[in-house]
Formats: sequence, C-alpha cells, structure tokens
Amino acid sequence: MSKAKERKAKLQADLIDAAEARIASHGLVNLRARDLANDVGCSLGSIYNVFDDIHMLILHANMRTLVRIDKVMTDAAGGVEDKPLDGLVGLACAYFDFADSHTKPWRALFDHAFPENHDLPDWIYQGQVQLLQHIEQPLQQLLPDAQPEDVHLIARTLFSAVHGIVELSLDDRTVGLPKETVPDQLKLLVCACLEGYEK
Amino acid sequence: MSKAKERKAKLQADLIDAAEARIASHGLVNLRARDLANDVGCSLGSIYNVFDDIHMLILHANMRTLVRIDKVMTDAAGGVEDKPLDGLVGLACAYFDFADSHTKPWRALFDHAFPENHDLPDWIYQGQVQLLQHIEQPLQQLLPDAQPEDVHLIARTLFSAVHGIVELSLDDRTVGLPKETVPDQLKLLVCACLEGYEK
DNA sequence: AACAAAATTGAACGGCGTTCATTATTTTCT
DNA sequence: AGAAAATAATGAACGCCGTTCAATTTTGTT
Repeated sequence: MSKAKERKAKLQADLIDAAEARIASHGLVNLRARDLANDVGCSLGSIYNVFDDIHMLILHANMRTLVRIDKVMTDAAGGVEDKPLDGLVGLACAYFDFADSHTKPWRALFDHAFPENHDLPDWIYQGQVQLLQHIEQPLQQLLPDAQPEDVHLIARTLFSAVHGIVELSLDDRTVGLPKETVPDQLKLLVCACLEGYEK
Repeated sequence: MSKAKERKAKLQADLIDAAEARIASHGLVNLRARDLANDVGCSLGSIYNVFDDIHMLILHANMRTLVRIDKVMTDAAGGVEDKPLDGLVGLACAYFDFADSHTKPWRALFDHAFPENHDLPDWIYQGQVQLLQHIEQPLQQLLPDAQPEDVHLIARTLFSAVHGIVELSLDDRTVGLPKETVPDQLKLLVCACLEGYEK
C-alpha cells in the first residue's frame, strides 16, 4: 500500500476510534464533527476527505459494536451446544447484559437515523444476519421437524422480542420492565415460547 | 376563561394540529419550527410563548398518537372478553396494524429524543400505563393463580416483545421480520408463550 | 531544483432551535 | 373616551451544527 493510502487508512481508523470513544462517553446525540477533528488532531474538512459524511463514520463505529455483540453471543453459545434451550436463554441474557453495560454504544446502533434516500452498506446488514445465526443453530436443534425457512422466521421473531424487552427496559421514557426483572422475564419468555413452539 | 387564555389555547391546539400533520406527512425528522409557524400563521417566536420548546410541542403531538393507539386497543379488546387468548392475539395484531398504517406518527413516539436532563410529564407516562392495562385484563383471566404483581410484569414483557417485533419489522435498516409474516408470527409467539406461562 | 499532482486546511455557507429588544395590541384606570 | 400600563406578538440576530471549497501546504516525479 502506498504511503498516501496508509495515511488515509490511519486517519479513518483514528476517527472511528474517536467516534467510538465519544459515543461511549457522551452518547450518539452529543457526537460532533468538530470534536472528532480535535480528538484526532486533524482539520474539520479532513473528515470529509476520508468519509462521505458523518453518517458513514457513525456506521463504522456502530459496526465495531455489532462485532462486539457477535463476540458476546459467540461466547454465550459456547459450551451448551448439547442444551439448546439453555443456549437460547443464555443468548437472550447475554444480549441484555451487553446492552445494559454498554448502553450508549448499543443505543447508537438503533438510534442512528441514517438518511432516508441512501441505503445501508451490505456489511452492516451482514453483521446483523450473523447475530441471527447464533439463534438459528440451537433453534433448529429444538425444532428438528421445522422447515429451515420457519426456523429463520422464528429466529427473527425471538431476536426482535428479546430486543424489544431489552430496549424498553433500558429506556427511561417508556414503561418497560424494571431492569432487575429482565433476566428472569427473558428466561420465562424464551422457555414458555419454546414449550409452545415444540408442540 | 379570559380572551387571552382562549387565544393562547387556540394557538397551542393549532400548533399541535400542525405538528401532527407534518409528522404524519414528512416524519418527525423533518419537523421544523419555522414550518409550523407558517402552517398556523404565527411568528416563529410565538411558538415559544405557548410552549417551552419544540420538544414539549412534539410531546403533545405524540400524546395524540398514544390516545389513538389506546382507542385501537380498546376496540381490539372488545367482544372477546370471554376468550382472553384471542384477546391478547388481537391486541398484538391491532398494535401492528396501527404501527404499519401510521408508521410515521408511531415512530415519532419512540424516536423522539427528549432532552436528557428534563423528565417526561406524567400524562405521557399515564398514557403508556393505560395501554398496558388492556393487556393485563385478559392476562389475569388466563393466569388466575398468578400474583397481580407477576401479571403486571408479564404484561410489560409481552408488550415489549410485541413492540420489538413490530419495530424491527417496520425498520428498513434492521433484520426484522418481513411485514407479511408479522401477524402470523405474533399469533405464534403469543399463543406459544401463554401455553408455557399457564403451566 | 523545478514543477505537477494531491492532500490539507479553516473560513464561510445554509439551516436549525432559541432568544430578546422592539413593536403592536389589549386591558385598566381616570 | 382617552391615556397609561400591562401584555402579547414579532422577526432579526445568536450560537451551533454538518458540509463545502478556494487557497495553501505537502508529496511525488523528472
């Protein structure tokens, strides 16, 4: 790689680092292009030499979070491959734990209002699909007679349901569950659902 | 009421109407104080004579939406008081129908980033609590042995789960369910859950 | 060293919510 | 009814935002 490309890549990485740090400490709402330029020691305009706009930069920071969640779910699924129901409950709780302990980056993932006309780059979509696969695996074990297409749908249903519970419980402005009750309720929901689905 | 108070109330109502209309047509993201002033034929500054800030105005518009959802859920719960499971499924589907057919106002309800320092007025909170009561009623019938406190928690769990499914399915940027599959999946989830809970 | 190409810069732009000195209106008092 | 006081309405101006682009500096080539 040429020197020029290397410096460009370095600046991109530094900016993503800075964005990640600022999102973690002050939240996506308080992210400012000028602050990021200060953080990495470049000019305001330089940001727009290496990113189309601030949204693309945010997307890269969010991708880091998506990868972290994937790691957390990979860990949660490990060691219980023979107990798929425990696996699903563990995944749900791991998702909540992450959201609870990294609320600001996690919220940034869903709060980010990407411009309406553009569409998301594929690597963000793929990052989300990868999360679903952690669910599909134990689910297929629990429902051996189900069509893969149905497993696909139920995985999305379960993820969305768990996500909703986590989201509203971490949101002060909505009547979600009290945080302390979330793990229990997640376990209840997942177990109850699967008893029903198995029939 | 004095003439002065009347005119103030009229301007407030007009602004809420305008905000509602603009949210419905262009979405919360494209709401502009200057546009609202034009819509109702007042000056920009007048908005701030009758509302603390734009967020309070949005909150009033959102309250209208909350009341509409309450109406929809009241209708859905009517006529099936003797079949509580059907009632719960109907409530879930009614919530999805509303969100699907009034996506922009419905999104505004959850996308609105209220300033962090202030806290929500109580009437918004009460509006949300009222929605939950539609769920608690059939739920208590289905789980006659459950403590009211547990029914309370499970109602929030179910609402959050359904909300999550609806939210992600209507969001182009996330891997939610395809819209056509949502009613089926909602029914599956609610029925499966309650079979599990009943045991 | 001289030149061309490319990257960097930050002042300036347009748009936003909000403010406040000024103006216009309504109410009160004689 | 008219003058004075209180109240409401106004919109230019402010500070902050993301973004742009002409001018400048740095890098690469001959």
